[in-house]
Amino acid sequence: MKTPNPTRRSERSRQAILSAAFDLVAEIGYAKLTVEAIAARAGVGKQTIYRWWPSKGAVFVEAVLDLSRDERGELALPDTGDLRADLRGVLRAIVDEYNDPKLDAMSRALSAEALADPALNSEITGRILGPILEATRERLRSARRAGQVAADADLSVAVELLFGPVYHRWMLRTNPLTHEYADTVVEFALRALAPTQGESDSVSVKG
Amino acid sequence: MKTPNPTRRSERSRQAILSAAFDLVAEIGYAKLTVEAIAARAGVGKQTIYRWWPSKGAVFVEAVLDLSRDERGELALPDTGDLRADLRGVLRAIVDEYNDPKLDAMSRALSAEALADPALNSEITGRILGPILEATRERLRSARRAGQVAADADLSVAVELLFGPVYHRWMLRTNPLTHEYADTVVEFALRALAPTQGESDSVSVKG
Amino acid sequence: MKTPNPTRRSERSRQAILSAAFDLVAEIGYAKLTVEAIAARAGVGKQTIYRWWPSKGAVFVEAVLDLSRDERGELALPDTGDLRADLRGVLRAIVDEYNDPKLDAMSRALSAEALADPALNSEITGRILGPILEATRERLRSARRAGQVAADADLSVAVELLFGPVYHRWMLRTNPLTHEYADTVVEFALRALAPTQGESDSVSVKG
Amino acid sequence: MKTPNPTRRSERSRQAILSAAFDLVAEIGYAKLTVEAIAARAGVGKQTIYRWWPSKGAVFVEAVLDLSRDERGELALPDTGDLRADLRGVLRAIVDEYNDPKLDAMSRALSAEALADPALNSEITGRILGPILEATRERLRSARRAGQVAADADLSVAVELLFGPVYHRWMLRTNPLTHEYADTVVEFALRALAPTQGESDSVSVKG
DNA sequence: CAATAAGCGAGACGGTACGTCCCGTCTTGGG
DNA sequence: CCCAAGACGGGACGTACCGTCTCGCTTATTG
Repeated sequence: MKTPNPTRRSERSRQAILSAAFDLVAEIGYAKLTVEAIAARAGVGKQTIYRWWPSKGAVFVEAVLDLSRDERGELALPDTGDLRADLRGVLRAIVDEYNDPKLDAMSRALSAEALADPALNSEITGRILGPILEATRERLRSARRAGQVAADADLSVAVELLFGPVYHRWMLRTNPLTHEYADTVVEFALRALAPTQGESDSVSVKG
Repeated sequence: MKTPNPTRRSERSRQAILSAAFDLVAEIGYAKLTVEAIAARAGVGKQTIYRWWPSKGAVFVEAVLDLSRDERGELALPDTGDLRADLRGVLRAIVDEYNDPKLDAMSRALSAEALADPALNSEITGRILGPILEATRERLRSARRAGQVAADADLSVAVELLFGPVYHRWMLRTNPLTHEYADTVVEFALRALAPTQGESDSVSVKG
Repeated sequence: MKTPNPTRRSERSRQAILSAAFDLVAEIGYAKLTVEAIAARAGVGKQTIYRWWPSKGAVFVEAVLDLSRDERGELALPDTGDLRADLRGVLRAIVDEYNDPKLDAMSRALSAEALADPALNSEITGRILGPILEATRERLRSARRAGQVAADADLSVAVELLFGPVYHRWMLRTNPLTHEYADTVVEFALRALAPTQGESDSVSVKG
Repeated sequence: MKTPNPTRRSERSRQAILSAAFDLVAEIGYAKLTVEAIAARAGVGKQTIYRWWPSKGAVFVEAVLDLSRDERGELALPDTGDLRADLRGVLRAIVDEYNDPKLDAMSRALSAEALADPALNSEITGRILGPILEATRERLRSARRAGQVAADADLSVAVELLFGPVYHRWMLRTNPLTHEYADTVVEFALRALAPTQGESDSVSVKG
């Protein structure tokens, strides 16, 4: 196992490889993506790919991460004080992403890759999903401080209560993903997370 | 494209292929499964596989469906009258399945296949997941009649409120799947689905 | 080994198979001829072919024989008394056949088949070439009686002296096959076969 | 159609492929030779064969050519002055080769290949047969200068007069190929080629 | 400031599996 | 019992990619 020296690495090649991979997935789909095609498209030797990435999946994940780096930077949910509205905003945004054919296809490709390769899975969930989940958790924490959420609520589960249903419906295509659906999920979640009677009778959810 | 005549089909070969595929996935994993290996193991020509299935994924899905045909027959959740207990039973059972390495691997393989091929997806969800979801929906319907669930609750969403979080956590490996977790999800769901104050004051959830 | 009963044989199928084979060779060439294609073209089950012929080569040979049956019937060289003219006639006719692209291709196919399969070889040489060689030998025998050919000449070799050069040139494509060439070969052969001085001084070849 | 770069070609693989092909033909016969078997025997990927040769026939022909490269180098018939003896030597040698089962099989394989593929045909005749024919023609030219052969004899035809009959008999297996037969053919040829009466009365064929 | 060592493009290599074609056998149903 | 139809186990085809391995060719320190 030789560990190449990263200081010598060609940034030009790295960029060419990542965008070649990204474009090819858009054109032919992730399933038909090959390392040889990436190399050819990028004008790069295959060895240069194998030197820096362990698999085509890793290249693709990095491509996605790289191209969405800026957006996700310091992701934070807006905190308008209106928890219901803020959560609706997140879920509706996610529903919108899943309804974009390009993003849908890419997300499914990433998910399939994550299913097969645990290492890629943690990469993906850690760097793409992670920040969103964390930001939502943070928003719920703030709401809990404001007494809008039960004091003993497990926020990790709370987050899954919001994203789980949407993810489930998207993955299994059981029913259409609409804004109305997103709102319904938020409504259920708010009820589930609401402080118990008497815990805080002076503060309403809408507060 | 010539469509072969199914009346002449060899049932013996079909069975051999399906169980070869199933066994091979158990032994070497879905990712390393090949059509050639299935054919060799089944003592069958490759053409016989390609004649009846479009891909190795389709073979595997049919293998799973075929071998689980009897079990899922007329699936119905127990209805003890105790909704909390009944739902805990379902979610804990699912958590147990996902914690079995064999079943876990197989489920991930099926999910990956479903992601890549919408046709297989509906086959899978329709014949494996569908019955479970429907049975749970039926149990909730019964609970709604008993006044334990809000009269206006959308049961399709309710089901996703239960399964979504578990599925999310399993797929993304964000946290361990435990019975305790299952119970927490049930608790949240029951609160979310609970009849609104005054809707029915003579009936408690615990019934 | 089952020996089918020839009395039950379908003459209609036999004819269909032979002409399908013949036509297919004309269309796609002998090398690409397949039993399945013959069966499909003839509207016949593959088994019907395998029941009556041992190989596709055998079918083709029989096809050629069958379609040229009449011509070769009781083949005999003309005996005008002019040996030179008669032999030129045969060789020129052969040269003409080899110069016909259709017949050329077919002859090469037959030769290739004969090279690979001794059984077909004797079939071919016995039933196609044989009669021609025998007729020529007969003509030479007549000439020998007339004193135009040396009394001790081995006529089997004599025949090869005539056909060998033409065959050699055709097979190896070393030089073009022309009537002039045929005549030259005849000339050489006549000299080679001429009676030795004094053996018969009153009879000339041209006689 | 990408044409590979010959400078990067592996000579080791080339040699392994050629001798594997040669050995396999000797062991199982040309008809049963497969590209896969050659690759396996040579310890080579199939693609390496397809990269450099268009067909198994081409591999075999090159194998034969390569292994007989040295022998045929500057082929020249012995010129003892005794034309009859020299020609008998050539034809007897050829008869011997055809009577060696190994060489017989190989020659038939080459002939079949040459029949099906004109490109290979010229390769074969040009590099294997060509030199022999040319050497014989040269010997006859020398004999013509010595007055043992008619001045106006077409030596290309003369050569075919010698080899044609032998080739004919070998290809068609009409009669056994013996030294006696070779001698007979030489005898006929010498008579055919002999100078006409009076053309040169001071020189006999026997020299 | 040469020497030298790394990354690089290119692409040949040994391999594995693909999906197709055809082989020769076997089975079914019809005449 | 022959026939048409065609499914079957099997073997080879020629192709696509895999991941590894040289090749020369830049390029960027470093003795």
